[in-house]
Amino acid sequence: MLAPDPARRSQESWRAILDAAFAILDEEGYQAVTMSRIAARAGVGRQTLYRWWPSKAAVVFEAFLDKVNTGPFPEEGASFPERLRAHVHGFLALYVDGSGGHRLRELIGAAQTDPELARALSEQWFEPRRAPVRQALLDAQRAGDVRADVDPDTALDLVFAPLHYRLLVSGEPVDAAYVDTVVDLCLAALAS
Amino acid sequence: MLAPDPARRSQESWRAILDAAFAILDEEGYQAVTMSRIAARAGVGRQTLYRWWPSKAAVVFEAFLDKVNTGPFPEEGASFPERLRAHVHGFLALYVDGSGGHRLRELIGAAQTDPELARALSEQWFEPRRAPVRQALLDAQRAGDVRADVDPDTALDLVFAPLHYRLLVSGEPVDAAYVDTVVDLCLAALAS
DNA sequence: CCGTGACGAGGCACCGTGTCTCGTCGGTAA
DNA sequence: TTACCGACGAGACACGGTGCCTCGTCACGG
Repeated sequence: MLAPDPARRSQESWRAILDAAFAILDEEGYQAVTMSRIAARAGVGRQTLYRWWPSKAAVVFEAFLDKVNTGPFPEEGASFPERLRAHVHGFLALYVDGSGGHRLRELIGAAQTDPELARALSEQWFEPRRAPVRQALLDAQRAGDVRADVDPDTALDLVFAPLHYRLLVSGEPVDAAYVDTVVDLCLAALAS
Repeated sequence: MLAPDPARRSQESWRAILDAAFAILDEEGYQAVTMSRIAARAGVGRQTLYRWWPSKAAVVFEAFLDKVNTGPFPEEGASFPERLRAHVHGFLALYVDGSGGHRLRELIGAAQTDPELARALSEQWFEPRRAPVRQALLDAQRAGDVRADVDPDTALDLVFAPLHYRLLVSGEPVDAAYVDTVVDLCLAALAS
């Protein structure tokens, strides 16, 4: 997401910019974030932002990752239903309760007209979260605990999609009861 | 989505504005649409747009509905699996093959920072499409064809969400094979 | 026949973007 | 120590989109 040599960047300015960008995002939303406001709040020249990031979306996404991209990811060893449920509840905590996590919705919205941001979101946010669940599913398929005649990524969609659908499309609340029901239904669909 | 008396509107200007807005949307995407360009292409004063619509999003959405909101909706009488599959394939045809339907993705994106647009989308686009499927599901639950211990709207999400997830989030292709698999999995999850 | 109100057209202030130019300052090499 | 180099903060600038306002025109209805 950045072209020149990052080693040349002033660490103080870099820190101040990410903090300022995330603060404005968290307090007032994605629309309220502008390059000028980030620079002013960070006590930084605007040219510094344009030097290291190609767009507002790039700055905000890096700030978002810097603050929200937290673990811990659920541990190994448990059964597939337990691992699946733990991961989904981790998602829920991040999106609904987590500081700033609810702003992901606006970032996904911006990505609909920004292919670069869409790619960054896919690679640096979604895929790292799908990967461990995919691994758990493949383990369960090999062990015969779930049916093996379904494409793993389609099965993953079945679990991940409803959360994001409510988040982005229907606006209905996403809570523990909802995701538990979704997990139950998915497990029923995948029963061998 | 409009405040003054629509009867006073010039029908010619109204038609020209919707045509121009949809043409720009279809040809160049949501970002390329501006109030100035709509007015210029429609041969209309910009004040006319601001008189009848509160924002660019409102004009574009009305133009989108005007062009894309087509039937026919699948007929009654068939079995629940058949009705479900028909509706989902209708969605697919509208989103992927339909003229301009793929621009819905950008409208949903804009709705993430535009509560008014989000409400309009929910009421005038999504709910009219969920309603017949909900009815089919309720019929099937009453007839004992699918389990009745699941909230209908949660069950609906299970079918609708994966399409929109791929459209908005993962970017993976949505085709007939995918939606057929999703329908199969949902039917398995809901089997009584 | 005259008033009302929407119309097309154009002007205006405001804001955000992205580029450019200053003068300054710290780190590096001669 | 001194001279250089490049990033830095700050500000000016052109450009484009928004939303409001004001013209003069024109069709409709009382």
